Amino acid sequence: MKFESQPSYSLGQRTPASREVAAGENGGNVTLVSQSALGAINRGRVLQALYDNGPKSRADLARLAGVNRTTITGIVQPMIEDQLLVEGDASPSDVKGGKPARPLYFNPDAPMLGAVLLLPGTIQTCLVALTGEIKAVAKAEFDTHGDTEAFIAVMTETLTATLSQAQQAPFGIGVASAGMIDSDNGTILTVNLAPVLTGLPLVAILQERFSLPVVIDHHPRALLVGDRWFGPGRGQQNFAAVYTGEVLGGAFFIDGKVYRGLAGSGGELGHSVVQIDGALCNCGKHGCWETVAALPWLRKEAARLSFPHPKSVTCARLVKEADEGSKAAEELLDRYTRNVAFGIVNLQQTLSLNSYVLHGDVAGGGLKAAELIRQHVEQLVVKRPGQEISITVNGIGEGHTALRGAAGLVLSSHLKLVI
Amino acid sequence: MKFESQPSYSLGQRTPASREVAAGENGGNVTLVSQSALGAINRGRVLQALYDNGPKSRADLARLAGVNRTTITGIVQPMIEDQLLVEGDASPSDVKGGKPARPLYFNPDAPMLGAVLLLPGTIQTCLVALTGEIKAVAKAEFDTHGDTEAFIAVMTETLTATLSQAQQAPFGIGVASAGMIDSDNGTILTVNLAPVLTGLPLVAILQERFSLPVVIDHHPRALLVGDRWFGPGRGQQNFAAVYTGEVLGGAFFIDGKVYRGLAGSGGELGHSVVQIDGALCNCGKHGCWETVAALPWLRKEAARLSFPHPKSVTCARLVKEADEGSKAAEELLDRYTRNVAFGIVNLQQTLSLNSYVLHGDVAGGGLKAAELIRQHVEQLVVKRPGQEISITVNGIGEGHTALRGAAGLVLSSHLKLVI
DNA sequence: AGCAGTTAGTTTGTACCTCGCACAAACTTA
DNA sequence: TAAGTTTGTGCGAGGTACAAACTAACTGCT
Repeated sequence: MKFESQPSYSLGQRTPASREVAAGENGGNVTLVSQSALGAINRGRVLQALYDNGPKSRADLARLAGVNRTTITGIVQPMIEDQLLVEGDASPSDVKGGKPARPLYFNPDAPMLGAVLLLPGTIQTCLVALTGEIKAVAKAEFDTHGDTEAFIAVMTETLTATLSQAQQAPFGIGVASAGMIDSDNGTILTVNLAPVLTGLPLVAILQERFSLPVVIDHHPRALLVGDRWFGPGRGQQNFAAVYTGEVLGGAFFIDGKVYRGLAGSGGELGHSVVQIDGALCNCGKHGCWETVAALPWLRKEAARLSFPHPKSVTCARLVKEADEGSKAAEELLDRYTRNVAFGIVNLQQTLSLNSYVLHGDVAGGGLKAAELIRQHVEQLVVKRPGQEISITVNGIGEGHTALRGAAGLVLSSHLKLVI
Repeated sequence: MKFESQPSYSLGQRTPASREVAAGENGGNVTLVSQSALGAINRGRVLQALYDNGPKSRADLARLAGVNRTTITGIVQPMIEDQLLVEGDASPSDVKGGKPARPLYFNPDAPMLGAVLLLPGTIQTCLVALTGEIKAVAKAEFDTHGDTEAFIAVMTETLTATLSQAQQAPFGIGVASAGMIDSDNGTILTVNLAPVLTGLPLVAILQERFSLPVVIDHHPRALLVGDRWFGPGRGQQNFAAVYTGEVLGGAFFIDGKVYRGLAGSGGELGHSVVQIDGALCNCGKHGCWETVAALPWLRKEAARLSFPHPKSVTCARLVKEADEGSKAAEELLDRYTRNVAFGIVNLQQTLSLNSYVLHGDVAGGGLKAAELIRQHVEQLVVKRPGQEISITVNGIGEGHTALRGAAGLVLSSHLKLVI
């Protein structure tokens, strides 16, 4: 039998994506799953189940994952011997009768994770235990327009101060950075407010200095991971993290995986258009979401409406003043949250993740801001029957979530939940 | 007695609800990969590689997937014995020397796939061979405001006429439908222009009448699958299909998987907001993308600009008139494509898929429309270094892509590329 | 106290999958 | 005709998950 040659459909120029190359050293786009990979995958999933559900016995895990108890034993036994997991005291089972279960959880004395939060002008570093506790926090400032070598020196010094407090070598270092990040190649592409960082191959630098695995990703994605591992996103399979403040950004957790576009792109929500030919944005375009839902807009409106101290207006302040009876604050808060809602609406129409965790300025507005945004979203979205949209704010301090997220990045890459 | 005679890679004889069952069997959110699942996954990936790359020898497939040749032999041998695949004539290898390779491909005489395209007022059915050929097309009309029983009768009759022409029972039936679809439960939620379909559990109905696996999804997602299996999306890992016409819609192929939100939601791009407090939309909200980039807008603008026969204006007509020298057509075409571009820009800012396949009205505008849209998108998007955005139109007739996509839905759901 | 019943965790054997090695088959080149 | 090369196929090794059977530990009933 002869086969006719397949029609080639390469109409558009198919740019060879670095990611496809990474997916296989082979030219093709298929990758079969090998036997050993399967083991790694399942080990990772068991660990993730432990994270998501807290201490659990082998039998519980087996039920949770729908697998045989012996499988779980086989997976966790080496980890216990490796002192990554520890067996807790036998807790009386809630059902009557039977041998009491021995809950398993992460060893508090297991190696920790190094975490770095890099924002324009400041470096924060810490150690994060596998249980989520934050230790050995250090902080430093750097000249945003200064010398690269000087920055690297400050970074190294701060990180060393933190890492030296660990009793054992950490599993790795996770970096969360503002700006545009190429997470595939581990470089900072641009940070608007800190030109010194432009083009910096930070992963390579840190890897060399500390001889540890290093992972970098942009700030919203670290928030997402922080939410997923230790925050409101724990155990969820689909949700988005949305950051509002001087700029707007987002990141998505889709079908149990962190979404990363090519070279770690995606989630640049601030420059999606919500007002064709609207106000001029920093980016040079018009009508970006950022022109109506970020802090600069809020300050401008506050000034226009003759608020006192318009430069220092925040969502938290508006909520407070509204609660104290200020009609003007109430109205501005309503408009602000409505504008924020539009970005979430567009996300909802696109991906239907149904669950959104807010960070940054609007998170400062607490439950009230979240509820206002939820109401606006509900009004503005085309709802499907039975669909419920949840908007939450992450109550923990901003830096903490980002740092934990940075640590979580290492964890994720270490656990190889790629598949 | 055991019923294990079915080969485990079988395309047929699997309930389309397997996804629900798999997800709902255990209360938890973790699922480990079992040994047999691994086999199924790899079998599916080999088949997908065959689809993506055309006839290939075992050795080629092994290289493509980066696995051992023996692994491929083990996978394809049962399929050849089952007459799903056939071995082609030994083709002289392009390299010099060596035993000539025997290319493998889908057996043209293997069971086919039933496909249904359901648009307001019309039913199209056909058989699709595994090689993509369309056969036994049938068409019928139905009363959009009529009786449910009458619709089911027409549907059954049309589908029977098509399916009866198959020599063997097809692997299953794929349905692509306009409107809002719950693909998990196999029901049509609403179709604005065909109230008779509201709430119809079509999958259950067809499953009962034809005793075959049935899958349903909404129209844009079928276009996406059609693009992926047989069109410009072939072999790609990330792209979006965008439909424009009376309404707007989209669907996404992300990391080698069709994106489906809960209950098959997602991709309702038409009602994302591009103009806060803009024109009133059919959905009751304001400033939806649909109010500026769908055909009703184009007709209204044509009328406002005193075009002749404004009711019949389309992208294809604008391109033709612009090519003939009409400045007015050129200008309107430019504004139309710019408005279409905004939706793609927002998608790009959100997911960075970098590749977009256009369908529907703008696809009628051919390469010129695609190029105009690409230029607008390039201007309106915040580009990352090295990022290239590709916009293509699917040149094949609209119905054909949707029908092939509907068939591809069956294929996808039974190849279990879930992981 | 003693026994049945229940649940947790382990031991043992089995089935399945991929891989590396060796080998036959088939073709090209010198 | 011999050497070299590539394809495709047995066969055993190594790794993984599963099922059955077993021990351990606890509850409840007699």
